[in-house]
Amino acid sequence: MPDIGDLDRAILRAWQTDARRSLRDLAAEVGVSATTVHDRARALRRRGVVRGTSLDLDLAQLGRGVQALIAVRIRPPSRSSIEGFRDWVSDLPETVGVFVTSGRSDFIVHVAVADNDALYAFVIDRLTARAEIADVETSVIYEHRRVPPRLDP
Amino acid sequence: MPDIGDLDRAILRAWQTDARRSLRDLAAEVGVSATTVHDRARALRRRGVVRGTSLDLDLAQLGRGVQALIAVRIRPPSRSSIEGFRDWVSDLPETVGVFVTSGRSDFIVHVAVADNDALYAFVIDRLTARAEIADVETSVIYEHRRVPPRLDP
DNA sequence: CGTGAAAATTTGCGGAT
DNA sequence: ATCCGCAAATTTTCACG
Repeated sequence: MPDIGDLDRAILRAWQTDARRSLRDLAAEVGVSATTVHDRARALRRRGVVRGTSLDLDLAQLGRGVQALIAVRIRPPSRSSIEGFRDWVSDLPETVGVFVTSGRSDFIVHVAVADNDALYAFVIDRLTARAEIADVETSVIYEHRRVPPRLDP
Repeated sequence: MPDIGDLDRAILRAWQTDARRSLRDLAAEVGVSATTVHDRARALRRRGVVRGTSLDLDLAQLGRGVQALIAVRIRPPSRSSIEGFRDWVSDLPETVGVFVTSGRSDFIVHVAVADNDALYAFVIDRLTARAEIADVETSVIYEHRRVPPRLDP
C-alpha cells in the first residue's frame, strides 16, 4: 500500500474541479508537461484510483424534483439477503445511490422521483413488495451538496 | 418549465457513461453530427442541466478507507442554525457530502476518513464542538454505489 | 519526465431545411 | 429553430531520448 505520489495528488486536485479540463491546462497548473499528465492520468485510471468521470446533473430540470434518503432494515441481515436487496434496489429507475451501512438500518437508499406522490408510491408499492424488508424510514432531502474530496499534499 | 428534448436526453444518456467521451463519439451513438452535440452540450451547461463534470475517485486508495454517514440533529432547527452548520460542515476536510433532510435528523453528513480512530475523533472532537448539535448518530458505510440516473426517452 | 510531430478533437461560422 | 459541413485552432497521443 504505497502512498500515492505528490504529483498524482496535484493532478487529481486540479482535475477534480472539472473532469473535462484539458491535459495541457492541468499540466500548466501543476507545472509539468502535458505528456506527463497524460501518462499519470492513464496510470491513475488503470490502477483504479480514478474509477471514471461523471456528469453532475440537475435532476429537478430532468423531471425529478424530489429526492429522499430511505433507511431500510432487512431481515434476516444475512449475506444473501443483503446482496440480493442491494442488487435489486440498485437497478430501480428511481435509485441514484445505495449505501450499505452499520447501525440502525442496513441500507440507505438515495432516490430521485418526480414528486411526493411518486415518492410515496415508491415506498409503499415497490419497496414493500420485497418480503425481506423489516422496516423503512423516509427522509425527504431539502438540499444535497456533493463536496469534492480534499486531497492534501 | 418546458420538458427537456429527446435529443438532449439521448446525449445526456450517452455522455453520462463517461464525462470525457468525445463529442464525435457521442454524436455517432445518438445519430447526429458532432457539431450538433457540441451545441446541445453547451446549451445544457448554460442552462444548468449539466452543472459540471466530476472524477469518481477510489478514496480508499487515497488514504481514506473508512466512510460513514452521520445523522445530526440541530437545536434550534432555525434557518440560521441550519445554514450555519451546513456551511461549516461542508468545508471540513473529512466531508464528501451533505444532505439537509426532513425526519429524525436535520442533516446526514457523508464523511471519508483514514480509519476508525479518525472517524471517532471526528465525531467526538470536531462535530460536538458545535454548540447547536443536539444529537449525533454514526453509521459506518460498508459499501457505496453511485447509480447513474436513468434518463428515459 | 520532456520534446516533437502526427492523429484526433473541439470550436466558430455560414448555410440548409 | 435545429441541425450540419467545413476548416482553423487546440488537444491528445505516441515514438524516442
